[in-house]
Amino acid sequence: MQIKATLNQLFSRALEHLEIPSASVSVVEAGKPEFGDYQFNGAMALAKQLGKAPRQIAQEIVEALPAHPMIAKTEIAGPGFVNIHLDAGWLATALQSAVADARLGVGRKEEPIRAVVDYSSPNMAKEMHVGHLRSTIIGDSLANLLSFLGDDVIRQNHIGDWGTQFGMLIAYLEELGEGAEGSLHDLENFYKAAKKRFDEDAAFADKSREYVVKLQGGDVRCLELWDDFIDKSLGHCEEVYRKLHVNLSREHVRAESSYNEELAQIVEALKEKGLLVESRGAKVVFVEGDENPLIVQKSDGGYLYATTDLAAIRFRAQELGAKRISYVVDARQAGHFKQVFTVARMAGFVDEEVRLEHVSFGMMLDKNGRPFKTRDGGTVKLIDLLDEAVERAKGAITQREAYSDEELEKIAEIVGIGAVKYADLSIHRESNYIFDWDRMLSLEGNTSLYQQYAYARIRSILRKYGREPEGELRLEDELQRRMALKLLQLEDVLHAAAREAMPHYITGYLYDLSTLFMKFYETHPILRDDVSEALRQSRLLLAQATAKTLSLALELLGIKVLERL
RNA sequence: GCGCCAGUAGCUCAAUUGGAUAGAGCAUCAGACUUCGGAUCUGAGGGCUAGGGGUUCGACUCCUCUCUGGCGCACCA
Repeated sequence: MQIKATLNQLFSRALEHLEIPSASVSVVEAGKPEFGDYQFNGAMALAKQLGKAPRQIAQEIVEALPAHPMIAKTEIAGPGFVNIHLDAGWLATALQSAVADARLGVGRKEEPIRAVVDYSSPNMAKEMHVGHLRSTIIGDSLANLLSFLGDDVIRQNHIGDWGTQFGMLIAYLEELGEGAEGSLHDLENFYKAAKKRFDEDAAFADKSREYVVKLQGGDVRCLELWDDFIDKSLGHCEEVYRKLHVNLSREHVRAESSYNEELAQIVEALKEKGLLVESRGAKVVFVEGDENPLIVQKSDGGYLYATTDLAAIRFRAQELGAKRISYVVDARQAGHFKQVFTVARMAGFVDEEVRLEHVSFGMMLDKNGRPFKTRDGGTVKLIDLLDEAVERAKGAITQREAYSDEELEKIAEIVGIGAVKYADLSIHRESNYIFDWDRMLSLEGNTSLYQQYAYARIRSILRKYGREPEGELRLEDELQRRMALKLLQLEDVLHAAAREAMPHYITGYLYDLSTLFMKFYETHPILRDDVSEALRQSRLLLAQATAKTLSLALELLGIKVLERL
């Protein structure tokens, strides 16, 4: 149910009827309950243009507003606000049909587009570390969301599998000979060991450089070793994705190296467009307003990640036919993407109508506001962080004695991983965020555990009742009216979150919803004997709608729910 | 030096993109249990939205300057 869009349409019609050019019709949720459910604030802005008093304009708009069962009444308040009160009967009916629907009444986009979401993008030379966490979590939820709303989503894991350090790694792999695969188990140490050899042994360093050249020249033996290495490294990433409940697998991998063949063409295309300039021996493209150009080919003839990014962007726009390409990459890359996007458009790799966006996010900081590191200052391995989340979650489960070890493990995994993801998704992605175990595993406040607890409470009631609720949904009071409205706003919230790639809109919504439910739960008994059958059915339906909404929205965020905690 | 981003309650964060009296949680204080799961709920205090100036009916939001912090600035990705 798209409430806002419906209201906007009605107001547009009213403005058309009054022959007012409907410039910026925008109905927003009312700030306070006494102002109704929604408000239209356009009258004040139109006052000057029309030379009339804003309240007068508001009056005319209200009179021209087409009748709709959704609207109970409108009233003009203050300087010219139009307050809109939705009809309780309509809310009840609409919610009743939404609960019965598998998608909770959320439609699919009428004009779906193909959308590419580029996220995670780990470097194959090392193990995944906390620096990959936010991209992976935010990107996955964005992909889930767009897909649910009907877009044709292509996930792209642009893994870093090419570059000079691979010569070193392959040289080391060969040096260890057969049976070296075991040492790949700990990629981090493998990298360190190779680096040590590289720094300490000149002959090994030379051999490494030689291997880079051989690899890039297509030497079969080198490619075999490289393939093997990437395979192992990717296997490690898959383990992380599995633990993180992230929907990325090999089919989504589109590695940097896969664009190798096209890099020369990219430079050639830029040249043909007359964009290419030689500067200090390198081939570059200057972008207006930027002192430094985008370098696409080094003075030694080598290509850079800007070149690869251009090749990828062209592939996505032209081969995949994407109309929206989202890069979920940290904010430090803002300058880079701005240049790449501009050059891609100048070169005609992407049309005007294609939306290119850098879904940027801030850094992950520790409790003291410093970059997140281990005690000795090293990078934190992602796999260790996730394991710790699960361990800590066990401690947060108060009734852990009631479960077998196996059950506890399963619950702790869902709680722990959910906490890590929710903590990330619930803050404005552009800001840096403080990673704090105690807060994210708390049951109080805007946390995953609070939502999971609300869900488990409802499931407990429904389990006890044992049947499917049936009957009429009736909104008895203001609290239930607000719950119904909140539940029906799901689609509006999902659309806003998808449009702006802002998952925290969803978590904020869920928190509102579960706090409303908790209040309802405290004051409205459901299964108690003194509750009439009609009321019981109605309250069961409301609780069920809440549970389904929590479960659906959390699933889009990549977070699971539990029947019991 | 140039550029980008941020600064909101003691702390951690919101504020539907210019709307009415800036909202939550933690912490503090005060309440509610013969519990449909109290791991909850109710209430109170706490703000010159870093600071100045401007734009307009109306500014946390837009423009401008200052201060503070973070990050990026040619051949790494």
